[in-house]
Parts: sequence; C-alpha cells; structure tokens
Amino acid sequence: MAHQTVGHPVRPGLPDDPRAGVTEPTPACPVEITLAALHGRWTTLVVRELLRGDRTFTELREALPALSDKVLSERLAHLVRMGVIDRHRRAGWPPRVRYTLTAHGRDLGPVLQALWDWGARHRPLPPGEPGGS
Amino acid sequence: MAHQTVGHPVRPGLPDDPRAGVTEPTPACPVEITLAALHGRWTTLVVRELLRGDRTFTELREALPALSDKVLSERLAHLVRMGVIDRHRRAGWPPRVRYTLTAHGRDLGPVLQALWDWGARHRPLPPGEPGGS
DNA sequence: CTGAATCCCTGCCGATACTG
DNA sequence: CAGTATCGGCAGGGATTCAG
Repeated sequence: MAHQTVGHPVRPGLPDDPRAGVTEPTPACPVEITLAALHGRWTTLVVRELLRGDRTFTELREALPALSDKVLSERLAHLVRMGVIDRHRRAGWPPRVRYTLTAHGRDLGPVLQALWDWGARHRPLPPGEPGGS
Repeated sequence: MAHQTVGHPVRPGLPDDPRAGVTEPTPACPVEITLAALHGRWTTLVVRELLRGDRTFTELREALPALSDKVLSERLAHLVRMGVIDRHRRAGWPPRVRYTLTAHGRDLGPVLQALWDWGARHRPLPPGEPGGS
C-alpha cells in the first residue's frame, strides 16, 4: 500500500510543508510514514496489545491465537525497525523476550483512536448506503 | 491489509465496545473499517485532492500524473462503495463526471491529519534510530 | 521459548489496448 | 471524456518445518 499528504487543505494554517503537495506515493510523506508503520495484517492488533502493557512473544500468541509464529515474528521485527516497539532480551534459560512500546509507539494511541472513531461513526454500508452527501 | 480495535486501552472510559477485544482482523472493527476505506496505493492522495475541492476524472489524472487510468478508476469506485465520495454525472457530450466528498469523506480530514502528525514527528530512522524507549 | 527458512498461493498494481 | 478488459510481475501472508 502507499499513501500520502493531506493536512495542508485540512489545516490551511499549517506550515507550508512541501510534502503536502506531492503528486505520488513517496516514503517522505508523513501520512505514508505512519501507514507504513501500521502496514500489514495484524499490525494494529499487535500494537493494541502492547498499548495494554508489555508482552512476551508467547503472551502475544495467546492474545491473538489465529496469528502464526512467522507473521508475529515479522510484525514485531517490522515494528522494531519502525521505532514503534523495543525488544528486551533476558539472559538465562528459557529465553525470555519482552516487547514494549517506545515513546513513538505510545504516540500511536491517538492515531488509532482517530481511526477507531471514524470507523465507529461510519455505517459499513449494509448494503446500499451511499454515505451522506 | 487488515487491522483492528484499540481505543479501549487508550480511553479506559470508552463504552465497553466488544469490538475493542477482538482477537483477529475482522471487518467489524472500526479501525479495520477506516483502514479499509483508505486501503490501496494512491487512495489517500485521491482523498487529499478531493479535500481541496471536487474534481473530474481528468483533473485528478492531471493532479496525479503517475496514476494510471485503471487504478484511478478502481480507487474512485472503491471510495464510492465505502461512502467516502459521490459520483455526479452530467448529461450531454462530452461526458462530465464530478467527484465530491460525502459528509463521511470530509470527516476523514482529522484522520489524515492524525496520520500526518505522527509521521511528521517521527524520524524515519536515517538509519539506526530505535525510537525513544 | 523465540524465532528463522522455505513453499506456495493469492491479490495488488502497472502497462497496454479498447469502448460508450 | 471517462472509463473497462486483459495480462503479467511481485510482494504479502499462511502452513509447515527447522534452529539458537
């Protein structure tokens, strides 16, 4: 997926960020950056679990039973690369790894809230409902 | 892409919406609904253009030159189905079609703003910046 | 326990060509 | 002008298996 700008039109008083005028999906756009962080199936659910508190790999698997090891592993690595979560290894046996949100990760709370709010207000067309115009 | 809930943990005072506890990516989750509406490459850029005012097919192509006819057509049909935009045909020749945001579509402004804000605050790891924890 | 490697299948998106 | 039809490449993600 790829996305972009917006913001300038929504807030005419915004700083004249040149990224608000891009004409193609570029990774430099802030909207792209955020959607890239949340990209992938299960990603928002993993973030939600971590918003409730730090978790181990197994705890996440138990919270999301239908999520496979491979995909969970991928999602966690992705979120670490995106600076959303941190990975903490505890020495000894058995290996224990805890995942916690970074400061940036915690800042995703309001973003997910905005996504929730719009979806909650929106009727998912049951079927044949235009919208409201 | 697929996503989910959140909201309950972010706002402990939220109504006890059962959707806040789903354990897999279901279309019933509000977060899923919103991400489904914005799903697909170019989608947010098309919405941004329409937030600036209504547009015709050709005007959108000119605003987003790298976007192909086929994909633009797909995105517009998708956004209509999602209740985000309306399609207005004007009789006569040549055919003129204007696309405008619905009320729900205009409500996406704050959502895109939230996405913009997080991405703008976040350093896209240039490379090698964990996050903040 | 916490993953990584592999296989395969599906769905997206771009390019090109064609129609009302 | 405003699309649709078709094709092909590639990345995403699920199941299974293997490793530190």
